[in-house]
Amino acid sequence: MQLSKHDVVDVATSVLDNYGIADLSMRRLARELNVSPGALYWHFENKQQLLGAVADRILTPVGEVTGPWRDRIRQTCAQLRDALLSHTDGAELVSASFAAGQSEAMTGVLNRLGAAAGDAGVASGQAELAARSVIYYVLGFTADEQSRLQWDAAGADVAQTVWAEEPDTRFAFGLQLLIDGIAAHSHAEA
Amino acid sequence: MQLSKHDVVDVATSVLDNYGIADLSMRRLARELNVSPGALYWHFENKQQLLGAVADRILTPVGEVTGPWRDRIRQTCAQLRDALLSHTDGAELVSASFAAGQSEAMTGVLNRLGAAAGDAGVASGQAELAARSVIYYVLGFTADEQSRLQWDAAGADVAQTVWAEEPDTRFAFGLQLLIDGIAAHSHAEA
DNA sequence: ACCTGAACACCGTTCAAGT
DNA sequence: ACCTGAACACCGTTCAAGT
Repeated sequence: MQLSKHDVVDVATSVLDNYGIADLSMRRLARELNVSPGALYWHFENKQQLLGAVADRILTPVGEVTGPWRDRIRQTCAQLRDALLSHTDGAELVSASFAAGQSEAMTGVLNRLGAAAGDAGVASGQAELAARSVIYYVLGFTADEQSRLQWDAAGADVAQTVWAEEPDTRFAFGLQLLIDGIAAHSHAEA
Repeated sequence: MQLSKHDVVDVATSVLDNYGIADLSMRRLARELNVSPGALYWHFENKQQLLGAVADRILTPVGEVTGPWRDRIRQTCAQLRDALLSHTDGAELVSASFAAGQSEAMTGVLNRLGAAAGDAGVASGQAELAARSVIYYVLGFTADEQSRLQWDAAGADVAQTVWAEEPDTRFAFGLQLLIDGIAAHSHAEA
């Protein structure tokens, strides 16, 4: 049967979930698909592009939201974090794809957060900056959280009660700093 | 002559500066040091640990600062960003080392930012969270900035006037969001 | 159009054996 | 104590040649 982009991303995602990003190699993926490594390069220009497609797959649950700007930021970020935590090394993979400019889905998130900042009253030239700041936070926090989670899950159940109490609350706290900062920079408060 | 940790980190830093993080391999480094790859494993447990030592080298210019908490945060972050921009792929390397918990210097930065947040009036349990948020921002922003800078420097001088106007101002804006957020969370304002 | 086979130029890490 | 040599088990990418 012929290889389709969709199949490749499917299998890549399952390799990611079962073995992690370190084992998501072009060769390993090709083996899993029963094709030669070169076959992948007919469908994708390079590994970065393929990982970008996996990132967009991971981010499909992140959708449009409505309501006051604060709620839109909070919901979008919560959806983003949930999506990342739903796949092994999800935060690391999406971070890398975002940095490489290979994720269309992240561009969508960026635009929606920028629109929310705009509605908050932030000048249009600075709204994208505010949106980027929020994304840096979500990616940084979640990558950190996920590496601890995965480390703990791997048998090392050391003193996690001290650190891991209420990650949702911790996440919300840092996000609130940015939301308050955005509110402070409004020209006109809603 | 015998290999010392110091020599290894020296040469590793120069490989980083001249060829970038992708070319900073254990084998390449060993070749540059006229030693066999295995020799490096006498001095460092693994590549992560060696990169952590390079990260700490990069961060030596980031020192203690004094003054009101807002200035301390601003100065620490400015020093951090400057240090990262002084080495090819500096932000990416330090980001990875911080995430892996391999940089003592970043732990120092974290503690100093946490102390500043504490002085701002943030509850002690949340001060470290605030400090982490600031670090996620600086690392995210600077990695982004540096990848654009390096891409532009590599001949592609496309429309950078649109995006690259005043990166210092852009950096300060995002940081100000967090500082304002921290101020909003103070129990007692100074 | 889509894929194979084989090659090119690499990796990180380990470890017996040498000095 | 410190390092070599050689091996193990891999990488991403290219490209002539096949169907």
